[in-house]
Amino acid sequence: MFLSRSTNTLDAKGRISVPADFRAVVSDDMFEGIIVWPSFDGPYLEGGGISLMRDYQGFLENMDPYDDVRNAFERAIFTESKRLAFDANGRVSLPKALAEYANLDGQATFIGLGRRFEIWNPVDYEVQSVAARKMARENRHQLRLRGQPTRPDQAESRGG
Amino acid sequence: MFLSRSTNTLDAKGRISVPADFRAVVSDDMFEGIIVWPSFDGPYLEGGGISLMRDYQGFLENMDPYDDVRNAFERAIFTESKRLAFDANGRVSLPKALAEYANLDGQATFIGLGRRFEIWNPVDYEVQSVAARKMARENRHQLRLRGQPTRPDQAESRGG
DNA sequence: GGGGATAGCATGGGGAAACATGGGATACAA
DNA sequence: TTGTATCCCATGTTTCCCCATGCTATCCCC
Repeated sequence: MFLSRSTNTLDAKGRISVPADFRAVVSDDMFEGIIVWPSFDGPYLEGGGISLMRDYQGFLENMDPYDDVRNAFERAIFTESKRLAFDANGRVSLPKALAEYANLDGQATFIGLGRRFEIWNPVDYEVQSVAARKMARENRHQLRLRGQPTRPDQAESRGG
Repeated sequence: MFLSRSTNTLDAKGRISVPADFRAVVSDDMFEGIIVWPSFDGPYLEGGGISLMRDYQGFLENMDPYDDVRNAFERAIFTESKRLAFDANGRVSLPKALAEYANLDGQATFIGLGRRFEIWNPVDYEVQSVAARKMARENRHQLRLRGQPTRPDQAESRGG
């Protein structure tokens, strides 16, 4: 699961180190690398492992094959996605078009969002981050986990 | 389940022992360590095992994927979380940014809260603690357990 | 019940591996 | 040939892995 945030350097050759945490997340996938596409919700990139693509594929295949929305999703996600393989040091080469789409220049911020991640211009993201924390705080009462409060057959009963 | 309170040393390298009780709680998780993030409700840290994150993930995935509140929670929790693995002695390295956020210096107090825990500056927590006990006392009549009275054949007898 | 042995816990420090990054060499395409 | 993409190597920094130590709670034997 993708967690945490970190800002890395996008060098003159268009290379950027994928945070080690993120590499660990996709290390079980067949493909040693990440999939990245321009978000259709703003000037940033979205990404994940190849298994995320399979999840999207599974979801879309349950829709009507000629449904316009399905078509739109397929074009917006699959068609625009790039498969970026890690080099020996855990970097990827980010195509210019993607870097330009997200206004990346010199630095880029990877943010973990569980199943996927996003890549932002660090300054742009800082604005998002502040707004998000404010909104999260204002709506914190909605954040209620349900289900079994405790599962007595699990860890907590272990003597230690 | 995370219970009790204990204060441990945050050493010069940024390491701190996670209380043994807490380690036992997460010992059934795949990931041998804890997840910690800055609370969006005050200058302290929140944490739990990887399974807590999965619970949050399950909760959030039931919301509209591009809902602003969902987005805010994802950014406030997942993005700000760090995955801290235990070393051989049960310690974690607490990133500087997190320690600074919670005003931690030399000592930190872990407080168990059932499914989650918090990490506080010991002095700050003392203030909270007094206020919390007062409020608990004033509202003690609301503390009503429902359901089965007691099941002596379960967790509490499994000590070991 | 007392006293010693033992295992787990919290903490300190040194060294090795991993990480992020830069630069050069090589291969391929325009 | 020039531009571009990929691979390989070098390097400073950070992290984390391993060892050592004192303390405490527990157990066991007497």
